[in-house]
Amino acid sequence: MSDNPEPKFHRDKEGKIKLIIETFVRLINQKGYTNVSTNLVAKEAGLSIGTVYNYFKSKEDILQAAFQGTIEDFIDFSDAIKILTIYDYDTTKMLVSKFLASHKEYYQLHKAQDQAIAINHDVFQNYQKNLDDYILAFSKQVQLSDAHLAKIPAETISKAMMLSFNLLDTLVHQHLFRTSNFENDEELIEYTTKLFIFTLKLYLKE
Amino acid sequence: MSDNPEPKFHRDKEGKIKLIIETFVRLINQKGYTNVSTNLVAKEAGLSIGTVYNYFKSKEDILQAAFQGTIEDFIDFSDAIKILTIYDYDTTKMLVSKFLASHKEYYQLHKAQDQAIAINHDVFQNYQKNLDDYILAFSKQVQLSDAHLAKIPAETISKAMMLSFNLLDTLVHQHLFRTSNFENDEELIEYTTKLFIFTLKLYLKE
Amino acid sequence: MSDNPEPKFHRDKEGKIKLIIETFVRLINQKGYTNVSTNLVAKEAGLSIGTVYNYFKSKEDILQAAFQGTIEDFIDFSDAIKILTIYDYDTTKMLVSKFLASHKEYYQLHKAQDQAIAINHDVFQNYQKNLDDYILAFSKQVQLSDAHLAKIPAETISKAMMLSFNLLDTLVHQHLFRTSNFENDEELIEYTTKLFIFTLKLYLKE
Amino acid sequence: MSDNPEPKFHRDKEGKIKLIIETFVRLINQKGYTNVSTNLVAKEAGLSIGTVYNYFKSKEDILQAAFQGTIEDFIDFSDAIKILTIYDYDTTKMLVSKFLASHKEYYQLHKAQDQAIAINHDVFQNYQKNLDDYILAFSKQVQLSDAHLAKIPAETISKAMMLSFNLLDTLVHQHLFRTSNFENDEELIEYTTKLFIFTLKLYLKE
DNA sequence: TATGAATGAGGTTTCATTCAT
DNA sequence: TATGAATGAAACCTCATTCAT
Repeated sequence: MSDNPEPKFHRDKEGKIKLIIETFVRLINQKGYTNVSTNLVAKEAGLSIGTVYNYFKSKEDILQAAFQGTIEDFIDFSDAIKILTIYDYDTTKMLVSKFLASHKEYYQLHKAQDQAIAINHDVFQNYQKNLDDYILAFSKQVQLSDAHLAKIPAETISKAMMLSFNLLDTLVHQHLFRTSNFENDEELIEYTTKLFIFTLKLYLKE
Repeated sequence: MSDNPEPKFHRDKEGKIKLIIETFVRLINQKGYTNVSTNLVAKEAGLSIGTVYNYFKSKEDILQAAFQGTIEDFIDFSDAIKILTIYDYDTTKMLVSKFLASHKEYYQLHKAQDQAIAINHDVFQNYQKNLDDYILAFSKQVQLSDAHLAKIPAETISKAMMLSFNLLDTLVHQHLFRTSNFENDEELIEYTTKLFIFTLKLYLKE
Repeated sequence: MSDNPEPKFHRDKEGKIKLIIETFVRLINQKGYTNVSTNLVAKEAGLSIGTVYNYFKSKEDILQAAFQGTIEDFIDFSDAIKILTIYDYDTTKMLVSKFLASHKEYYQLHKAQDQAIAINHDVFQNYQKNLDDYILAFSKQVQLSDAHLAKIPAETISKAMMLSFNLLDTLVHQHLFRTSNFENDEELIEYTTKLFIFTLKLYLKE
Repeated sequence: MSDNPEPKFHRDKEGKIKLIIETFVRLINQKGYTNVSTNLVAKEAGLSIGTVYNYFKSKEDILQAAFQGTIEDFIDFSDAIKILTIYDYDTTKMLVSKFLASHKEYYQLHKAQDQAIAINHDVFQNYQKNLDDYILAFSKQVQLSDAHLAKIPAETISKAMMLSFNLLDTLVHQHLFRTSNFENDEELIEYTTKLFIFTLKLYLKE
């Protein structure tokens, strides 16, 4: 712990903030949200509790901050278009696979998020708003790149994407954090892919 | 326990247990699980803290107890058969509607459950096991009543029911406790009904 | 526990008192004094807590009662005389052995006693007074039976007996309940026997 | 820890730890271990309960800490050698006197120790281990200083010292905390001195 | 800017005892 | 006499937050 070969951020504000958030998320994953105290975060991060409170004005603040980096690019345009126009099974499956893999890689963060939302729904508002904005912006971008999609009302595309994304999200959460009804990941992926496409068709084809 | 022939004197044991659970659930709904103390439960229920601990050996125990009443008969045989054999849309929709209505009526309990699972997954184990057992038993019963279903392997039916039920559950939870992407309940119900049937077909038709 | 083949005392006061004390002592041995509650005693004894408080007005009262039967005859006259007059090694050794064996057999009671004394010294007063009386009476009896001893002042004999008995008691307690410095019981017994005789000689021979 | 060159600001950490232990021991002496709450300790020490738990992670921890200061140098080499080689009565008596005096001076601590051992034997383990180590180390030192003793096996000396020390300890405890059979301290001291020497001879002379 | 000692309200739980039945 | 539901003070301990240094 003390011979951690990572004295990268010392004296720099950015690095400390990052360190606090990372430590916070890591500890939540290890011990559960309610068992992580700010004092512990400080200790594990090798900082004083005073320093933590210099950068974050409350525990909830750290939680909020921990959600910011969450929304990443998980799909590129060409894939999105293939999925939205021809409902390409393989591309969709790949998307679902990547999403699951990402959730597994950042298991801690997503689990912490799950807990945080249950405990403090307000914390979720920000995240959801960011997500809405992201998807709206993305769908607009997609429409600019494809003639067929351009004819569909923007809100329809946005709605379809939102629903299918939420479905994906909720099924993966269910699988990872609650109960899985599937034998293996492959089965989950296939099932989710089918429902994902089903959802898109439902909203885009009429 | 309820037909125990000894109402001799003591002031209504059953009623008190129920009162504690109800108070607990009500408060959780108002303030969130971690913000509800056992002392507050006692106070709000008009009981002493000692009495609460006479009936429940820990806070977690109250939570456990609150889950027991959760799994109720939400479907009858003839409906189940209609859904499983001819995938009847209206019957399924009615089922989904009833499920949503039930969740809204017992909004507090289900929200508490959502929170509790995120915080303490162990509490969930019991519930999930009960649910598994319930569905397995139900699927066996259904097979006894229908010649066509009798030919399908029991575990296939059970799996299909489990998946569709979990889908229903997860979509309703998402809608009520996280974010809704739907304009109104009707839209949610229709969407969920379609996915529900889609899931059943996926597993039963092959 | 319920099929205990011992419905001996039911309806009789004496039996219930005995049952309560025995249960109390047994539980103390199992869980330590501070971890035994009156409610638990009642439960384990198959009685209601109300009944326990009908017979004992407080927890301390039970403790007091538990000490009454403690002082037993652990030596007979002829042995005592052999020890007090010719300091017979083998007889003394036998006495020490018996004392140790008795402490091991009633380990629970003596351990409970040890704890009780540490926690509530008052409880000990009674016991010690009884012991003093017992030894005084015994030494008088002994003097009536032996011409040589009759010439020694009663209080000298009594003192010698008291000291050697306390030495025996304290060494056995040390061995059983604290730390033993001996390889085995035999070594303890021999050491104690020698000190016991040494003490007697010290006070009787001058 | 005490020569740590950082008296920069904070209000005397060392002093507070000492204060907590002293207060704890004083209160135990007045009211008995089980009747002393950590809150009371804090109040009486003029500290907040949080401060107490900053320095000790549990009530038992305070108890443990209170034992550390117990094993002190109660004998010097030249005295030890006089006692171990020529069984010098006066030197031994002085040792016993000093031991008794020390127990009387720190009456509270030793009484607390007595109680603590009876209630929680684990707490005692540490103390006993430290004592064993101390005596072993001491006996080795003694052998280095005396040609005669050097010829005796180290474990024989160690055993003899251990036994006689425990005898001393147990007799003084019996006298102070349980029942005294002695008219005055002088009588106890003489009796104990004789048994102490008797024990040493028993193990060293053969 | 960094520190970390100090705070104390509040959390969960226990248990000796009472008293209505 | 027997019951056992009810009591509630008090126990141990946590932790977000502050502020003097």
